[in-house]
Amino acid sequence: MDTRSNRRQATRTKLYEAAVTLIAEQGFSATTVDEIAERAGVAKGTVYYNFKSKTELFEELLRHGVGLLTESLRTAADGTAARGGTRVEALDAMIRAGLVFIDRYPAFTQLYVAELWRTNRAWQSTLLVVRQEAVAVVETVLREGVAGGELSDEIDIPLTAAALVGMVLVAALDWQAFQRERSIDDVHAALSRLLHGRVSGR
Amino acid sequence: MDTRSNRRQATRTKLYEAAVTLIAEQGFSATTVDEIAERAGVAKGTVYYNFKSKTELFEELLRHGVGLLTESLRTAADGTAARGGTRVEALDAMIRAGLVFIDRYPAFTQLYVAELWRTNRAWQSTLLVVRQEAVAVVETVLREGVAGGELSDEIDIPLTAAALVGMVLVAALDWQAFQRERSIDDVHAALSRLLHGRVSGR
DNA sequence: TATTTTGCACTGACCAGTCAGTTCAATAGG
DNA sequence: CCTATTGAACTGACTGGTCAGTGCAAAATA
Repeated sequence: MDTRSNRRQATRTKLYEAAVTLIAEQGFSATTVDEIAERAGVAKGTVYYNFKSKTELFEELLRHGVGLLTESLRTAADGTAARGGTRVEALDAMIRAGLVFIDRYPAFTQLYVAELWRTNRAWQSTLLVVRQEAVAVVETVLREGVAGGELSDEIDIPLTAAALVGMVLVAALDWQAFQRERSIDDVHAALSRLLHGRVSGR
Repeated sequence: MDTRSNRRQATRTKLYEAAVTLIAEQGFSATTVDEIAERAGVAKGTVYYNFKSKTELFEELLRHGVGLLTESLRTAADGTAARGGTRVEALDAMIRAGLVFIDRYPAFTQLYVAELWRTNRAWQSTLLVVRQEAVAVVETVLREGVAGGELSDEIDIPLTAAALVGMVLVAALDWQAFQRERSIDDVHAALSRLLHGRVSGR
């Protein structure tokens, strides 16, 4: 059967799950391969049977995680478009999707933010690619909104996209770390209000 | 006389500067005390003469850096108030001050963001205190704006403050890391536009 | 003189990566 | 069916190297 490859895949997944939590908590260098193996319930040798090195395990983990995020953002945007929604509604849906993602994978988000702006690290190029994928989804929606006259043509698309992503990322991490009692709807409402410019004025 | 403590202070500052760059690039655990000493142009023994441990050096560095940031935000807010400006103008001035700070101390910002949401680390409690100081400055201005009727009383102050800080932080880091060619005015304009709700509509 | 810095050797803990050996599901042969 | 064989998957003790922190005598600085 393909019980073989199923088994391998299961082992890899266990390793991802163990690594993401530990690295989010402690950072890459402070996390030992022994710890990862132990938490995954696997021998150290198995880590090296499945991955070339500690760094490679981490890079694959990054690719895997950002893949999930990008997919979920895109689904949100496409879904809105299919229902004939506006571009602003699409942005709102993407904020929601981002929050849901972070709620489900808080450790991954933490780790991603912690590593994203570091320079001179082995996985720098991987991160660059992977970041661009995610930001591009937002940029596309902004561009469509400007083209359709729904958004001001004076906005700076790359900078605005980065700011929006940052707003969601940081607000969500803060929510997870310091304001756990809030519901996802509270957070969504606060961010949505900023997006719609309903902060100043009453 | 006073030259004594000046000399010590100068050594400490050299160590802060060396450590902040290295730790921002590589992370805390991947940075060795030997490297820090070498980059500061100081003997390893001097590090331990001035700081109890590597961790203590790092914690003092955090306190020092966030102190500078908080002070600069507060100055911006107070300056606006003194000139009789509105609260929205104060927020705008704080965005500017944040950008100037990050432009001057990019390494510190990077390191702060990388560590802020980690749990289970030695300096977690230091960070919590230090974060609250910075966010509190923003919250105060928001609260005053709501009280004066200038901002909607429906905004969620803690969440909005976190989102604003995040927006600035991430946009600025992205600017430094991926969009270096942009001027500080470009970045400020993009963020200001979001704050004023001048994104949707034309 | 008192404080601060230097230079350097040393220790003990820790850790990434290796490798010889074990387990076991799948398959082939009788 | 049942047993033997194969090789992918996994194991964990071991190695070579790294690094935080120490100790201390000598030198520089004020």
